[in-house]
Amino acid sequence: MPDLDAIDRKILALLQNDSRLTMQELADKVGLSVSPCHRRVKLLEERGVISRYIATVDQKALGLHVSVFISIKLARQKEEDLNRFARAISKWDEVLECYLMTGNRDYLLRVVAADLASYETFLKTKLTRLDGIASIESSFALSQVKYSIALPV
Amino acid sequence: MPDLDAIDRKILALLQNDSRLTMQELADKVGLSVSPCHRRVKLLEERGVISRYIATVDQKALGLHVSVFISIKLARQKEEDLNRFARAISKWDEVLECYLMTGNRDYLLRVVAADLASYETFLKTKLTRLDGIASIESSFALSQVKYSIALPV
DNA sequence: CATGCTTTGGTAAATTATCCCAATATCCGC
DNA sequence: GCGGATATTGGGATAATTTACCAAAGCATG
Repeated sequence: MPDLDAIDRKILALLQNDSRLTMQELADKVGLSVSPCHRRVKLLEERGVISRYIATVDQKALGLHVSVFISIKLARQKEEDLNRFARAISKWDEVLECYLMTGNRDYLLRVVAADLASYETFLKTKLTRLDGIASIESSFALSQVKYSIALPV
Repeated sequence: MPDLDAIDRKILALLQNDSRLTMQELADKVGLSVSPCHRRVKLLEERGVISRYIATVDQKALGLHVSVFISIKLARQKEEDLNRFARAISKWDEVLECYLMTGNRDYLLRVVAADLASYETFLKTKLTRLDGIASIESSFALSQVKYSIALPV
């Protein structure tokens, strides 16, 4: 995979913040004309550097006032157990992020819910019904100080 | 603010996954013609329900192989201390997420870096130089099991 | 200095977004 | 149920944007 030059990185930085820039605007900002700029963007898409284009939705506008981080310890950590857990997690829309962590081999989940009641429903009807979970610990976010999808380029 | 009906929610669900759908495609999927579909999208934008359109970039393609969760405890938790911390955090591109947490009033940060060396540089030249930090605890992510920006609608 | 390869820039065609207006549907009081 | 007011829809015309093509310019290599 060929490396990203300075212009590619500038394109990525700009599109990570606003993918609705027209090719003309983007080209102006990176100092190219439309044609080569367009070709670079297409190439970044084909190479998978740009993976998708999405709209971001305001969490409060949807009434999702609760953000929770959940630490989970499994009873066993065989590959099969990990895979089974990952498959279950992936199906649930409330779970926005899930990471396999170092240390005591826990998972860390970020979950959103409308309120504490619906979070409780999530716990009771989904998470705690999974087999093989040794412990669950919830930490609630009081506020989102920073949230960005833009990776440093 | 008027409520979101079923079609609005369908629009949001679709655009959260792919904002490059044409109005024609989007209209077909939600069962409207182009005009009212377009008007609904514009309204969702104006009301701030749709906040932005962005491109997502592949973390590995950028060589960012390290994801770290950092728990931070401040020496004092007066509003001024919290604000000062928030301002500093917000400037750093390595910090993708930062939450003020309940409990012992800690912050939880998600930070990305190219490797352990550059993570160490981030710690030494930025985070640990902040005043008023009582303790820092890093937990490393072995793998990203799930990562989504799409809120449940 | 010439050759081959890569990247660029401009133009034209195709696609898509956007706006306007008439028609339809929905809601409310009676 | 009925009539009127309001909100929503659908189609078509126009403007904006994307996309493909080709010639020209830059760049490294021998």
